[in-house]
Amino acid sequence: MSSDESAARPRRRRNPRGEGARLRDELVEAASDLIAEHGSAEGVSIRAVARRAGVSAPSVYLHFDDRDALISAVLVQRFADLGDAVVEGIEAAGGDASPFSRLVAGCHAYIAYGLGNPGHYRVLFGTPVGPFSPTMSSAAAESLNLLVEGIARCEEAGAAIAGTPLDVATIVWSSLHGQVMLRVVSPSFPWPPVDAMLLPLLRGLVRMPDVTAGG
Amino acid sequence: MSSDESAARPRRRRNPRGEGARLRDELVEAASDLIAEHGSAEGVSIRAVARRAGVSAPSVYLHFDDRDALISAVLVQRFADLGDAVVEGIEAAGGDASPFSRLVAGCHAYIAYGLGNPGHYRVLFGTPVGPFSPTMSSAAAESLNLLVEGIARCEEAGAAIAGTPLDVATIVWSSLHGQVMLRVVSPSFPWPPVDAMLLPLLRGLVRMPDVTAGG
DNA sequence: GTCCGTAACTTTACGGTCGTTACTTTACGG
DNA sequence: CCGTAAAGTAACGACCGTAAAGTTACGGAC
Repeated sequence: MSSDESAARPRRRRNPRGEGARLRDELVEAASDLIAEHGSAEGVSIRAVARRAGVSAPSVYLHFDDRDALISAVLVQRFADLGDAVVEGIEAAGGDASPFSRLVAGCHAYIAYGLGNPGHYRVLFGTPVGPFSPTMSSAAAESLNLLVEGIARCEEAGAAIAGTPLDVATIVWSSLHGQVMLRVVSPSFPWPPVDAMLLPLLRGLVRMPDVTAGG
Repeated sequence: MSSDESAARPRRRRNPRGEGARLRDELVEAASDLIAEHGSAEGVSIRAVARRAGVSAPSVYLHFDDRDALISAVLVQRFADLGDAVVEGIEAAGGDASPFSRLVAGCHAYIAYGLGNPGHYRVLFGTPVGPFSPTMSSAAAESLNLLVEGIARCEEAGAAIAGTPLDVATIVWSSLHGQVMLRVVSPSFPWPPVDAMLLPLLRGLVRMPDVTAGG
């Protein structure tokens, strides 16, 4: 009753020949779901993933060398998701929006991803096997570059920033991260609306020229 | 050889009568060390704590109801440490320092605690059993209040802030937290010095009147 | 000094989970 | 009909939390 690996799911159908690799995707999805539910990679066991996928535990080894390889495969996907979400958020602001508006939109999308996928977000940036391990660095660096570019555009448009665009982007990124993590971990805190925190932050760090007064 | 709980330590001396509660402190210290080394509360087992303390695993139950009670006891202590560190940082700035300088000093001390005790810091604010659980809320709220007061003092001294002191304190706290967590998790990132991130942040959010020009 | 109650621990054990390896079975497709 | 891809079964050693019962030795009473 308890150590029976086939207890949880209806015992999935075997893949046709040549399609065996489909199990790989199903395992990644199952692992991803478990990480999201658990909010952490520790405690997401190979056996639990296999149960979720309706498969025996050793079958995981047909597609992944070990547990770490499975977890890493999930993180690579979710990192790409985060990058895509930020890009979509910026594009949704419209190409004719001001650089500052596009910056706000990108930051907003970042926070929204984190709050909408708290379990994944925590694992993405909360473990030492994090974004700047060799396997993850490209996706993370890409997201940060979006931020650097967004700030540089504001500077080109006349904004005063305190440091290089990379320095300011690092400050902003840290702040976004802190806000997401704390909101996720401590939802009972009386948080102000996201905008009430995001706009003062960005206005303080990226000071656009005031168009309503001569400057 | 493997399931022998007494392998790791020299088998501590029994406490004298009436001093049995001393084991409690030793267990908390051992658990605290393990959490710091592991950087997480999961994976810090009762058995490992008992080994570290030179004691059998069931002895833990003489002083703690279960594993959670032991972990909580550690977190309560470390939360108090963090609060003390911030207070000391502020006081070290001197009573005649400007409100802004004292604010900077407090934030600096907060970051320094996190960077100096990465394993503990991650557990303090990185788990859902976090600062705003009933047992922890007082210590965490106290630290946040220090920040609110520091910002209010700056406002009284003429600073312009974007929102209520509590709102701004929440922004600052989130940013400090994000910076600590990211620095701890991704030490290989080319981080600017702490001051290069902290000062632009605080100057952007708490705009002191410029004493070098007429206002 | 010796005795003994009891505080301070230990030993043992149960039932469970885990990662992983070695080997075996099933069933698709040529 | 049979080779082989796609799985499954069984098992190893390790670790876990915790309950139950046993043991050791301190310190006060006589």
